[in-house]
Amino acid sequence: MMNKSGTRGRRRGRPETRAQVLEVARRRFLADGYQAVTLRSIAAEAGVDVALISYFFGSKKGLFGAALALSANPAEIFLQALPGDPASLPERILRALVGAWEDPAGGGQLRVMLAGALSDPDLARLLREVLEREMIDRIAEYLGGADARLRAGAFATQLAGVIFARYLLALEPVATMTVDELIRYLAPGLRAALHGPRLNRLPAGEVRR
Amino acid sequence: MMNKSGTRGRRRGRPETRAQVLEVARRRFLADGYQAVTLRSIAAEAGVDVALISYFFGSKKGLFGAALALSANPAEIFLQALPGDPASLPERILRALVGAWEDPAGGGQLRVMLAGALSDPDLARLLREVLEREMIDRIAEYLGGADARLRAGAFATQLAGVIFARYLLALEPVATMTVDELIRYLAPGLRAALHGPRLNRLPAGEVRR
DNA sequence: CGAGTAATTCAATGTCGTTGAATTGAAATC
DNA sequence: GATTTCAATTCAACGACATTGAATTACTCG
Repeated sequence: MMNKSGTRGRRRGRPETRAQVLEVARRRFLADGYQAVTLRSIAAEAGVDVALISYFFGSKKGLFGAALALSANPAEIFLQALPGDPASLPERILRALVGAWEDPAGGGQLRVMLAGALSDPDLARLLREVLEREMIDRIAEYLGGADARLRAGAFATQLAGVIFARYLLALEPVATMTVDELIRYLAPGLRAALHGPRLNRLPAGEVRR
Repeated sequence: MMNKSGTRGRRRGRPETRAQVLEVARRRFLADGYQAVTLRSIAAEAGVDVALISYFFGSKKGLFGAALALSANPAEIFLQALPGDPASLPERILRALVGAWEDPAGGGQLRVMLAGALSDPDLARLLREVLEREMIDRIAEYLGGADARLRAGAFATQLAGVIFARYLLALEPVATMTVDELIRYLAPGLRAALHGPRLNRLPAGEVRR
């Protein structure tokens, strides 16, 4: 980096500029989010003209996609928390979830990925497919039984609620609860989802499928 | 509207321009989302100069907040479902939630509003404050008791999960479940949140505060 | 009537992402 | 080895954006 000496044209040797831009972009996007980061600031930090980024990646969205494609580590966390006693699965998963999101190293990745995915339909579809395949299906497989997928869905819905309320929205009091408080107040609901609805609680006219 | 005749200065009569701008802004924001809508387009549609909007509302965020304040308040839906038998509160609230989001008239509006709010930190803060004040505090007040706010938080978290999984992400199987299925599989967890953790379920080393 | 204030437009500013042209180096072709 | 071709790079400009300051007109209160 630190070229930008005003000299036009191609640089000497084989250029690694593209990779440098990508690395700067990835760090900045994960640190400050998509909107807040400007192409010009990335270009300046990478010692490069702004136009070069458009030349390489076509657009700001293209750069964002390329930067995220580098290290996309989706919900692998859940798989590691899955094996073990089903009774303590809510606690294990909640701890894994909080640990992943509050890890200083990779925590911001998830937030930025989600925020970006919600604004772009294509990214949203991609994320949805990953979550269904890697999370819901695995949980359903772990649970077993007739309505395993529905129970897994209810389970995942509550986890999504934690992510949404605590990390995306920072809603109080969820945002500042300790992990133990989270477990104490949310684990019962998660357990209820795992067990599924009781048969004698069916609403009138409903048939168990 | 339809002034913009080039004549400077105040208009004749008592001006209702502010309300018109607000109405246009609300419709456009709900239709296309925060990012996509430009102040200039709102100004043009309202027959007004762009600068007038900044004069009235300070900034684009201010306009969004003002438009949001008079829009169909999502928290108001919960308030209407709140009074009644506590045992059936989860069912009432789930029906109200689904009804509000799947109402053809105002259905996608809430979604766009949320997506817009999540992309900008200031807008997210605005939404957060509304939800805390209008939703969590009301539920806590309804519940009563020592840890009412924590239980309300757990309750709201699960509702946030429904919104996130079913409407924002369209995650299967939650997205295509019927209302009755949603109730059957999620109401137990919501009831558990309302009741709070059982005392004999405290993790080792934990003390009830 | 006169002073103050509210509403309104105009013009300017600075930032943003993107585009086209010019320049330079490297690789391919003859 | 010279020439053509292509990739990388900067520069300059464009149009759109939100915001701000100044000018202009109308209303309100004494």
